[in-house]
This record gives sequence, structure tokens and C-alpha cells, in this order.
Amino acid sequence: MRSTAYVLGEYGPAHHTKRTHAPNRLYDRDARRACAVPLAGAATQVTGGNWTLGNNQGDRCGVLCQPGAQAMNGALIPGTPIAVDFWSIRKASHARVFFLSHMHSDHTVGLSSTWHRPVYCSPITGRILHHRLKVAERWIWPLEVGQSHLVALDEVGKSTMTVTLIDANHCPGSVMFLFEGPFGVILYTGDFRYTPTMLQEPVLRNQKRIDVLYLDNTNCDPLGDLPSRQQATQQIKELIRAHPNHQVKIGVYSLGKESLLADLALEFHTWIVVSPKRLEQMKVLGLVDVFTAEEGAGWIHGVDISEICWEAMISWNQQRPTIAILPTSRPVKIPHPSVHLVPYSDHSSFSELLEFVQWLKPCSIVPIVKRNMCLPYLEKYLSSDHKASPEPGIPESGQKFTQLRESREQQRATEPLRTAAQQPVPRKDSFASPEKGTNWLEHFGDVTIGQQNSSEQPRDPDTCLQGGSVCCRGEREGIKVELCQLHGAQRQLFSAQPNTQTPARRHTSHASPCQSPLGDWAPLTLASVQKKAALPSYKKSLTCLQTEEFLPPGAAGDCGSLASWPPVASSHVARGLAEEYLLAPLNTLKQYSAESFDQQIEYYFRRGEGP
DNA sequence: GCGATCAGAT
DNA sequence: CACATCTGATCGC
Repeated sequence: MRSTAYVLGEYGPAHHTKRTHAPNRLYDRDARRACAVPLAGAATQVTGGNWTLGNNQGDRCGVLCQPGAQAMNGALIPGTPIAVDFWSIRKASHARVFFLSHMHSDHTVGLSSTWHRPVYCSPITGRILHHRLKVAERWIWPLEVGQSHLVALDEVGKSTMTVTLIDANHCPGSVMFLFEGPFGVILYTGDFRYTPTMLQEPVLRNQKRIDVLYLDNTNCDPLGDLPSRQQATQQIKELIRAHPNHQVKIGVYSLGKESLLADLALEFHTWIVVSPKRLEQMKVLGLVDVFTAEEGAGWIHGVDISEICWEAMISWNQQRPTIAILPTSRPVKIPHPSVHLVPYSDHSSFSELLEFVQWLKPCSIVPIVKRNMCLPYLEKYLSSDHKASPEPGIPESGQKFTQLRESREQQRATEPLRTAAQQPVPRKDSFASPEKGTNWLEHFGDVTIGQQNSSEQPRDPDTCLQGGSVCCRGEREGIKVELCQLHGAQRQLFSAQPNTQTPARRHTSHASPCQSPLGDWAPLTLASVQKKAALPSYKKSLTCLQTEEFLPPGAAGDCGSLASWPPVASSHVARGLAEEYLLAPLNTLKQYSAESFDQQIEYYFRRGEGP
């Protein structure tokens, strides 16, 4: 039980203090400070929740670790050199390959501008990672979603695994990782919201055996099942309709729910007003279409959830009638009668979890959220397939799984897994020793394939150059692969697409393979012949207005800096958007934003016709 | 001064 | 409790 006393602070900029090391802030900190300040000495807390599996003191964690008190959702996968959302090198000396599932801050604890290992993630996550945390581009390895990529696990690339990224439908850029290697088949969902289209992913469609499913069990509670996002969106729309002539504040976190905001923009024909910082991020995401930082240009505002507090509600309502909506399934204290909670969740509901697990029939499940029980509800869907035999080779001491089906599976899961005939990659090698792994980057210097002067443009379509990297395409063990060397042949990464004869690149109208340094690793991502399934949430329902269409002629092939990617929407673009989406035009609404949309449109057309 | 880490807060 | 995130202290470089 936690009891905290609050003293309400003064609203306004009086509390401003300078702080430089929070580059990911997307909201006005002054507003936050003004809301609720813990009264010194009044807070008591019983935590008791410092779960740690494995050895948290040494250099290795178990399945999941929570170093210190900072919320952290990362994992070292036992029996593998894989770290997902885990960024403490000191505590992860065995980890060789680091994956980032999405850009929520509890999954990036430890990531900063000083990070110096390759990070594999989706292209969108890579862009935000660079933009927000200033991780150097050279360490960011975006992998195209929906494709299978071959990744070297040792110094010479003899031991490999494939990783396939699947849209996790959680927030922009979020992915699940399907790892297939000498250890077996592991699906790490990260945070995800299930949707049936996931099962149509080529890599999941055939219901291959999943040895271990790391499952986001956040909402695995039959008593707290949630509405679909579509239903929650409807609820929000009804709330808004029930409050005509009100401005609306939607409380959101730094990333996520952009599609909800866009949906509201189209439904109510208004721009979504966000902070300049958030707009900047929208540009990084390529989602500028309906967002503006121009105060007064629209009557629906996307604000940080922490800004919605009693003081702010009072202040807003003094200016004009205002309601706030918190689209979250998280229990929060309602600070004001005009604040409405809608259970809009970015995590799978209970019934969705059941459906997902029922389809996958994994051999074992590791719940990502330890405090939640989930096995009692899911174990009936576990596979009884026991083809995999325990591999006694690489012991993982001190690691425990909870909620596995039975002790036998528990034993198997804690040990390295191996698969039989369906093994997708050669598995003759075991992983290199952890001691070597500590300095593994130094061992990547031997491989020399397709070396090319970095000032040349690629001529051979099978060899190309990108941001100082040299890429080469070939065949390896019957799988078409690409090998890339970056900055002095330090690392290699393979991209594989076994089922494609002639990979077609995206953006074929712009022939240069050198697009955004992070956005389109054309040489690595063998195109989207398998088009990724369109997920309802982050499928771009709006016409693509942000990238190439607005690039000046010839700009598409430029290797510009990330700061200028995607290009900033200009005012004429905004006019185009207003016309295309029937948004109230920018700059004409400041004095009319409280009026009905019809009046606004009428006014707009009158203006366009002239006197 | 800055980054890493940790305790503690909403 | 909790769809995540921030503040502040301390320490070492």
C-alpha cells in the first residue's frame, strides 16, 4: 500500500529549473511540476516488488532483471547471446547481439549517446533512437519488418541465427522478434497488442514450433478484459460528441496512440495540436499529416498524460470549456470531474492473449511481466511436442522460469534449445566463449567481402554502399544473404530472404539505394516482396504525404542527416492536408476554433472564393 | 560538466 | 496495483 500526500503547486513557469539530461521530454515540464509535488517526508512506500531472477549481483542476469529501482523491461535470453531491451553491458557480458523492441523509456534504460554496440531494431525505432537518445547512427542497425535477417553470433559468422521482425501493434516502430538459431525458436513479443493479422505473417502462418514464447502478459487477467481499440476509439468519439463546444485534451505518453489522434482528426475534421517537441517526433515518424504545433489551429490537443491535472483543468476551463481524456487501461487517479478514463490499451487483452497462444501453441511460456500470473490460463494451449531434447552443453546457472508447464519443460527451457529438421540455419557451432564476447567487436576485422572505396557510388546492383558501409550479396548455405561491413569492416550482418529470387527494392522510383541513413537500408533489407501484413493500428490509413512526395527533385537519393529526415512539412503542405482531409485550415481557425466544423469550412470556402 | 547509476516519486 | 516517465542525489571521469 502506498500513501502519498500532495501539495498543489503554483501553475505556471515559476518552478522552472534547468536540466539538460532529459532529451526525450515531449511536454512542458513546468506544467508537470505545477501539478502535484510530493510533500517531503509524507510519502511512505512498501515496495516488496524487486523481482530478480538469476544473479543480479554478478555480470549476468536471468530471464529478466530489474537493476536498481528504475523501471526496466529487458531480458537476457538464457542459452543465447541475445539481449532484448537490455542495455547494461556490465550486467550482460554474455550478450553479443542487442535488440530494441520499441522506444518506450522502460525499454531503453541504459541506452544513451555513449552506447557503442550494434542495436538491431525496426527502422522507425532506429530513427527515434537516434533522434531522442542520440545513439550514434553507426550503431543503429534497422531491420526491415516482415523480413528474415541472418545475424552472425560469433566473430567469424560461422554461428548464425535468423531474426524476423513482426509488427507488435503497440506503438510506432514496435516489433516482436522471432529468433531461430542453434538454441531453437524463440518468439519475444515485447509489448504487443494482438491482432489476427499477426498470424498471417509468413513466418507465423505455418505454425512452426515455438520453443519458448516470451509473452507480454500485462493484461492477462480474465477479470479485467478490455475493449478492442476500435471500441475504445468509439467511446472516445462519443465522449467528444457529448461535449460540443469543448476543447479536448488527450493525455498520451511520449510515443504511442498517434493513430488514435489521427483517427480523431479525420473524424472531427480538426488538426491535432501538439507541443513542438512532439511535432518534431511526428516528423521523425513520418506522421505530420494531421498534427500541428500551432496553438489554436485545432481544438483537439495531444498532451503528455502528466499535464492533465487539477490545476491545468482549472486553467484550461477558464479559457474555454475543456474536457480531458486519458486513453489508458492503467488505473489512474481522476484529478478532475472533466477528466475521463477510457480503457484504450496498447497491450493485448486477455481474450486476445488466449487467441494468440492458442494459435502459436508454444512449448513453453515465459511471462514478461513477472507480477502477473498467466500460466493457469494459458497452459492448456501449450504444445506437447517434445521433439527438442535438452542440450547439456551450455549451462545457465541461477536462472529460473516461472509458470512453465512442468518441471521437465522448465529444465529444457533453461537450457540451450536446439531444433531438428526445421533448423533454419547451420547449427554446427556453439557460441564463442563469453570472455571473448566481452570484446567481440575487436574480433570482427577478418572478414573482407565486397570492399569498396567509400567515395564511390555503387554500380553493381549486388554491391552497394551505404553510410560508409559496404554490402555484398551472395549465397550461403542455400540462403540468399547479404553481408555488410560498416566503417572499416568491423561488423557483419546478413540479411536473408530464402524465398525470393530477385529482390526488389522499395522506392524503386528513386533508384539510389542511399536513402535515409536509418530509414531505408536498401542494401540490407531485401525489399518488400512479402508485403508486411497491414495492422489496423499503425497501418498508415492516411495518404502518404510525408516522404518522397514532398522531397525536392533529386533529394531522394541524398544521404542527408537524420535531423532533416523526413522533411519538414511546409505551409503549402499544410494547406494540402487541410484540403485532402477536410481539416480546418491552419491560420484561419484561431478565432473560430470553438465554432462548428461546418461554419469553419464555410468560412474557409468563402475566403477561397474571394470577394 | 556530463554520464552512469540508483532511490524514489506519480 | 499500474499501457510509463521523471526528479534528484551521488559518484566517477
